[in-house]
Amino acid sequence: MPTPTKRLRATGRVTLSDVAHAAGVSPITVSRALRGERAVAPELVARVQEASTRLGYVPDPAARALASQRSNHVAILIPKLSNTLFVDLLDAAQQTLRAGGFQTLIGVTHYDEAQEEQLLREQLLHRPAGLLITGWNHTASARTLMERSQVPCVHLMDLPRQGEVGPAHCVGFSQNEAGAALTRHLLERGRRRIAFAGAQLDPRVMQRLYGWRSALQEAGLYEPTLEWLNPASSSLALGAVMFEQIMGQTPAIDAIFFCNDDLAQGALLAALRLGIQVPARVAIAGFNDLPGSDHMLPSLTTVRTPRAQIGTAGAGMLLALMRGQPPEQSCVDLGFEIVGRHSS
Amino acid sequence: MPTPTKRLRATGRVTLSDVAHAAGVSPITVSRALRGERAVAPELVARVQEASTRLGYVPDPAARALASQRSNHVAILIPKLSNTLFVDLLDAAQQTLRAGGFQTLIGVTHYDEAQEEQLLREQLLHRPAGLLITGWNHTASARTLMERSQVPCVHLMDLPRQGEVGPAHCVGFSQNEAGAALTRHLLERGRRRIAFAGAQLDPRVMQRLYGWRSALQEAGLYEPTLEWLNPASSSLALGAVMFEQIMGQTPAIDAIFFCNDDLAQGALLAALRLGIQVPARVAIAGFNDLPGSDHMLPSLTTVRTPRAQIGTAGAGMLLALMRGQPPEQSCVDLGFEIVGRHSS
DNA sequence: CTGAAAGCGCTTACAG
DNA sequence: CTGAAAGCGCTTACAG
Repeated sequence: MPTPTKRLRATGRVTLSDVAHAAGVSPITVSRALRGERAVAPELVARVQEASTRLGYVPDPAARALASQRSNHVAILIPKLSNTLFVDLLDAAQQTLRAGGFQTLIGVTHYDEAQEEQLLREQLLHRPAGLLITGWNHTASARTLMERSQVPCVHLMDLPRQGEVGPAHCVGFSQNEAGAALTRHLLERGRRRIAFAGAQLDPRVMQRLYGWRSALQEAGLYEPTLEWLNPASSSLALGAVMFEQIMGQTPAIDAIFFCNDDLAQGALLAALRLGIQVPARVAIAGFNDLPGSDHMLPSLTTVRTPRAQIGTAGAGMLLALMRGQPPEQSCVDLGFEIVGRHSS
Repeated sequence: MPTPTKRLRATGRVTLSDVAHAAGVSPITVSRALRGERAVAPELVARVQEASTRLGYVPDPAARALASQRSNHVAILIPKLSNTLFVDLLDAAQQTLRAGGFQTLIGVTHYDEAQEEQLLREQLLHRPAGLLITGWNHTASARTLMERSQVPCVHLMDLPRQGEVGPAHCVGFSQNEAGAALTRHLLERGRRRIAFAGAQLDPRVMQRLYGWRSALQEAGLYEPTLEWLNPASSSLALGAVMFEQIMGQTPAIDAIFFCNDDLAQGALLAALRLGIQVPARVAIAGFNDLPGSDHMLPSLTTVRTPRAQIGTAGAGMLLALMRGQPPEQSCVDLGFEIVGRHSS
């Protein structure tokens, strides 16, 4: 009577050589057949696959990483999880990568370049197969780390400005143009004294600021006193505070462009509380079209940003790079959309 | 003249034996000294450490995982990233784990037990050192997988009810009691016809529902028609829709307990739009105290839930379990707080 | 197209 | 307290 096959392994794990035995081939052939490397006879591939599924074989990621010097991890560095924007980006990227057989390792930089560098250092130890990173303002050491590691990398969310030298691979939209476009939208609706209220002041917010500035300068309406910058984190609460400040100190203002929707939502609620008419007295606009903006009273004019698409396309580009296929375009512009609602 | 030491490794990586050479000991001694395993002479430890930092040695996680059958990854499974609640939980847990030297691998289940099982299967292949998981409603196979893997595991967010057999290790608060407590708060403020509006209908929402039910039953005010359950995802938009529905169909209602703050915020904005007075005509309460709830008009009465503390304490408990130290308490109750504001 | 050998960089028993 | 040997489970060249 045949007894069930004895496992000699201490770990009890089904290994490559177990499959090789069962299929009557060498381990290396199993390895090749399973990875879909060409140069294996179709008949053998079939036998290997049958044995593999029959035994319930699953490759060991650690062994694979050690032997190949490459893991199936992709590291993704984002500034903050509390901004819905990055959650959407992450969710989309993760889904695409997972479908491609990769695990995602998330690092949260808290908008701090030093922390980003530290995280990068840690992540790189795991020999990630690829890297997704927000923006391209990194410390010099971080840049060196990335280059030396040779790990394929895609930068997300912003694009190099005209003539600027950007990273090799990126997916995003022009934060600068989006800032300018929203400002022009307000100008077209007859606004003349348009303030810019920025928080966090990360590189992308600064690009929006520059866009706003150039649009106002073109119209001959720029004034430094229209700039309200606060390095604190963007939040509903801060938006309310900034709104009161701006309205209190510069009553002549007829529109405010908040660099993120949470600020604008806070401003809208503050206006409601203070009885300041929006848009009659002052127009309010935000950025990103976050959840809730369409339900505000009045509904918020904003810029819809394609963060989910950026996540998907960025991950897709990285997948190609990891396979050694250079993508068709090295930088992809996914654009943006002005969403005119009742607050302007 | 001494030439710089030649690296024989193809990979160019500084390895354990490089350090061993430099320190004049065997590789295994380096391994032991660096991991702080006792039974190494202090003098050797010092020499090893000096050589290690001088050469810039960093252990290879893949090799370590392969040899020890244990990685330095901790898997964390949460239902959804788009609910701020879980982002707070994750952020806190991640921070604690990182300080303990562990990388976090995130799995998003989308409130789907089958997806959870699939993720668990994938994660377990990486031999995580530990597991953090939301709730304890899992498929039978998922439970088996967890048990057989022997991976230390802490369940987050809910506690077993009185007399119920829960998981071995958990950190959370009683969703049931929180639901009952908020309902009693509304009763104390004189409300008699208190509806429950639930979305998503995950296990924790159901516990809140049961808590609401028992509080109303105690007061002799329970009626099945007060229950409004919708399996769709919780959102501001859904809250607005449910509010209109409830007010349209059951005008006698004088309070609504929404199972999550985003629903309640949507309801508040809908009330503003429709000109329905809150709390004069109807009181509104939410759950979780999410960002923005304190800025609503009127500000939202809700339950503040200690998700960040749950993340920290859960990760701390897991850290202890991974070190082989059984935690003092197997289940930790972190409580909750009723936040009475102007909407009730 | 297939395989035997060597190696990835560490740790786990097993000796002493 | 220290070390030589073996092994974790795969893949990378190198042959044929």
